Amino acid sequence: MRSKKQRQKHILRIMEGRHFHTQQEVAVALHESGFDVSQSTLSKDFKELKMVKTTAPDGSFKYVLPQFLDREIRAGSLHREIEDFATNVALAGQLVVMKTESGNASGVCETVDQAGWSEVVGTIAGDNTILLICQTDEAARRLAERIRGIMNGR
Amino acid sequence: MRSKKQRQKHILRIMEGRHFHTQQEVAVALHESGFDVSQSTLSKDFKELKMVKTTAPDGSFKYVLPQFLDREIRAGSLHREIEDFATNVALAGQLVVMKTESGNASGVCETVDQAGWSEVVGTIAGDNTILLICQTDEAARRLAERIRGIMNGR
DNA sequence: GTTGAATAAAAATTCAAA
DNA sequence: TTTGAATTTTTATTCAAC
Repeated sequence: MRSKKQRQKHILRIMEGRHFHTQQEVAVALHESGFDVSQSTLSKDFKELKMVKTTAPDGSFKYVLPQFLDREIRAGSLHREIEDFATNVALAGQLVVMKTESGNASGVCETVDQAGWSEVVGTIAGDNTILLICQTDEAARRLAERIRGIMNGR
Repeated sequence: MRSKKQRQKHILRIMEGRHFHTQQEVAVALHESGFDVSQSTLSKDFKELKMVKTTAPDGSFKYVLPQFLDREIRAGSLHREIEDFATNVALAGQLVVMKTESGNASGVCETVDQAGWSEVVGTIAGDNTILLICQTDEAARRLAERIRGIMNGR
């Protein structure tokens, strides 16, 4: 049975264990497993599988499934956003007040939301101010410290 | 000041608000903001920013920052892995025992690890069996139910 | 609906210049 | 180190066949 379904399953299998830089590389590996497939079809498979091309730490490209987009890469990207746009962090009880460059609060706020930090129970963004609401004063302190760490490049 | 740093900040800014399908599209938008930049340079910028090309729900491609790779897409991809390879789930006190197609336990296990489910405190994978260790029997029950839901396509 | 050959389109790299 | 023109490489689409 060499259905599309089977082939795509096999793509998932081989791409767990190995890194591939191009679709052509994958085509070759599939060929070795008895799946003859053109780059054209592979491009369609990758689209259906929502495969993502990402930059490895060494600067090369590799394809991964979205759930394997490294935490590190996500974190690094998040850090850069905060480094670039956050200008100040202040504590006010259970609230953390972030200042950003004018017009960038909502962008930074979205990023903070995506981060999924456990201290944060809610956020509001204005033009250059973000309010991060925490459960407790202690949580707010931890959060503020975390953000300061990022702003100071770690 | 039109340094690379400035340009990359501006890329982050405009890409928060809008979806771009190609680097060329971004180049045009940048041009309108007074940043003249070639596709060549943009390709290098995207690499440094670790920008990722992803498939939108409507089937088109768009570039996003890694932290914005939709939860939905990550979840969908994770679901497919489990649908494709998991064959059975059983409860044993605080343990959940997953069976997979032969040879695929470690792949599925990695995916489960990436999912970051709060019930799971530890995992071990053999060849076709995964042990998911939970804090309590109750947590294990919830987890098993969750996995069964995914296996049944929902 | 699925496929691949041919093609178009897009992206990555090279390299020379600044 | 940064840049872009030219080029190569890779990827997406088209289209005809199945």
